[in-house]
Amino acid sequence: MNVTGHTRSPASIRDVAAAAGVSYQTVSRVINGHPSVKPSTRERVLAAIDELGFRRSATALALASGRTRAVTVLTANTTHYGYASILQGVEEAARAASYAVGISVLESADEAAVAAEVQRAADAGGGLIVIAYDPAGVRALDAVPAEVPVVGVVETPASPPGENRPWVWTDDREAAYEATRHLLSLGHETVHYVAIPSSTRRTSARTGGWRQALKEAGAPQPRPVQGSWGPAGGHAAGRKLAKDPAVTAVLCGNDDLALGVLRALHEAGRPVPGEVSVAGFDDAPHSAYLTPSLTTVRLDFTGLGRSAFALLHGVLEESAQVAPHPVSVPELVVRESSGPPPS
Amino acid sequence: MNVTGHTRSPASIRDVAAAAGVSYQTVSRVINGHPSVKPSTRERVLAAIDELGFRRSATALALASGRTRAVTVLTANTTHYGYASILQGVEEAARAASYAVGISVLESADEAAVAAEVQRAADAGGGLIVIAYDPAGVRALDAVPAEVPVVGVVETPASPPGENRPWVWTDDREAAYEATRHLLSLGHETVHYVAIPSSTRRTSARTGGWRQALKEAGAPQPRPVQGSWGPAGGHAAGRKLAKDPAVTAVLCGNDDLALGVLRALHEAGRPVPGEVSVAGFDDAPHSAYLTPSLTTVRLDFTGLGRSAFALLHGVLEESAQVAPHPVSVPELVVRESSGPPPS
DNA sequence: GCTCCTTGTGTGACCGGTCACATTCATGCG
DNA sequence: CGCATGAATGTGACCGGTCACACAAGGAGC
Repeated sequence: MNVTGHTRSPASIRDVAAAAGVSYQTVSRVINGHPSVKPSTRERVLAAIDELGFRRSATALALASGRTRAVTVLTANTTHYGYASILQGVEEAARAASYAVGISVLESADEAAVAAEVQRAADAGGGLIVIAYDPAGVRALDAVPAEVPVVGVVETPASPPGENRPWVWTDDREAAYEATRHLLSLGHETVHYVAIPSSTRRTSARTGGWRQALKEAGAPQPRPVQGSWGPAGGHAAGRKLAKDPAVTAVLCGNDDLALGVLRALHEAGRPVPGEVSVAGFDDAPHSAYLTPSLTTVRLDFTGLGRSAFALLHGVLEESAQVAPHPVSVPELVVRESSGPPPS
Repeated sequence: MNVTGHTRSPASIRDVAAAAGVSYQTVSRVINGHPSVKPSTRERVLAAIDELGFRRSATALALASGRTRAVTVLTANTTHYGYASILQGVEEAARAASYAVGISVLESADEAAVAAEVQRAADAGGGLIVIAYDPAGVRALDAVPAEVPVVGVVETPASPPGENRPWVWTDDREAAYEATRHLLSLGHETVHYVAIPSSTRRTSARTGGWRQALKEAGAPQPRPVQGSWGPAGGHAAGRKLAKDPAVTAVLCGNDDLALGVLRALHEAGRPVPGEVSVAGFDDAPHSAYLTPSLTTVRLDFTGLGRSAFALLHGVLEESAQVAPHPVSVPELVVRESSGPPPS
């Protein structure tokens, strides 16, 4: 209750010890739930803790024991839906485990800048979660010193981080495959693809899944159109595609890109889905409310973030509740933007 | 270079001191740029630092000196555009100042839950930035203990936090006023309003600005429709408004809400802007690419985040670069979704 | 009765830095 | 020449916890 008033500098365990008439070590035992403390003593200590408003200093704990109970998320972006959702998932899980969450943004993909940022993040102590969906993130994952515990959120298990480190992923390849199959099954001769910037030199998982579906169907394989992350990139790509009357189906690397494509098609006077079908990726919250509403593939980013934390938590504490990977299955959501090709 | 190999536990200043043949205090002086160190000594120490790969422990620094060089952002949400952008601004500014950024989400607006979360955030040391645009945030701001440095990001300067604490804000009132005036100037008899959940018992700043514009114009003042934060809430509100043929102009508390309203109007067969004009709030990245593209008011959330950090930074270090409040002016962006009423 | 183990508690060192003060040596100046 | 002054460096305590170990009291086993 701290009726006594002025709590200048917050009480330390020695203050509590003095108030309870025990040694500081006994106080430490009480706050750590050590078994061999006489109940009456424990009671007294707890009373003192309550009265003095004692709160154990996270800093001192970290210094003395090495346990930091903190994770830092390294990411190139915090506003895009997928990234923000992963972050949210990490935060949820971390909060449940009483971990602090730090965030560190990779502003530039420049090698040196990334390395510096990784260093800063590592200095914060605790573990790292690196979102490696883009070049900056991939570089960051590579730059993490070997002794720092880290979990990567990667695009695909086919491109594992350099060393033997844990990572989580959504099955983007499968998701892209599904979406492409859907469009083909509607009768489209082929499906064009507007890509997000690739995280690797090689083709991305999404591109791979798309290509595989085309191949299996024996459909022509057009060159992917390079987009960016946002609607502006989609718009630019869409303008090119809109000019080609042969284009009847477009798969986009994410929903923002799809939005830009939708807009470009509208401006070009090509109705969706009457003339052209469009599908997105991620199922962002607004996609269901667009006109036409967007066919897309839903990915469980929040769950991905939770898994990433769980994994890291297991590495940091040997109380390794390494929950079996509940890799969620991507789910195709069919809406108005996809339909049969014009006859 | 650390050619010697195995850096087991990271080097401490005493290790560096031993390697350089000086005392640990001298090492401390070097890393802190203290003037009275002989250049030749400094040189030697720096060489040792480099060789051992020494990095000063943030934890030890925090414990010994009290300076934490960290801020924690308390927010009810991380995915909505406005919130995410504020966070991004904070992070940018913090990174530039070599501060670590923590994030802590208020999952529930429940009094006790909020208090617990605030405590956890305060324990992390450093300062707090509370985004108080919603009930949970407002409660959090109230719950911050007096001795903890905090800056609030509030809806309006007219409702200051309880005590005498610094805060930043966007001029939401002015922004809503502008947007409403715009719609009225097009010839609409009045403007309906779909509100975001209010942060206070009293009417929000946005609601206030809207109302004032109506009043000055002598227009009828319809009851605001209560929305939520996302498109789903806008959709529900839009369905009600669509039924009323008298409704020709709708202002929405944010762009997501506007998206839902747009969709509802479309479903009801009421063309925008032919029959109904719609305006949003925030200028989210996708708003420019909607069909019809959305008239909205752009607010500089990123700048707001930067200001919040700058202010907090000033409080934390007396090197108070309390940059003069560069409160950005909200900017009306007129696009396709607003036009004259049907004649 | 003595050792031995268990339970409950206290002591000192330590984590990796900072801070206040002491010390040494070379100067400047009366 | 003696002493105050300042530059350059070292020493010990401290921040608020934890850890390893010592120690006293009480009961079981011989």
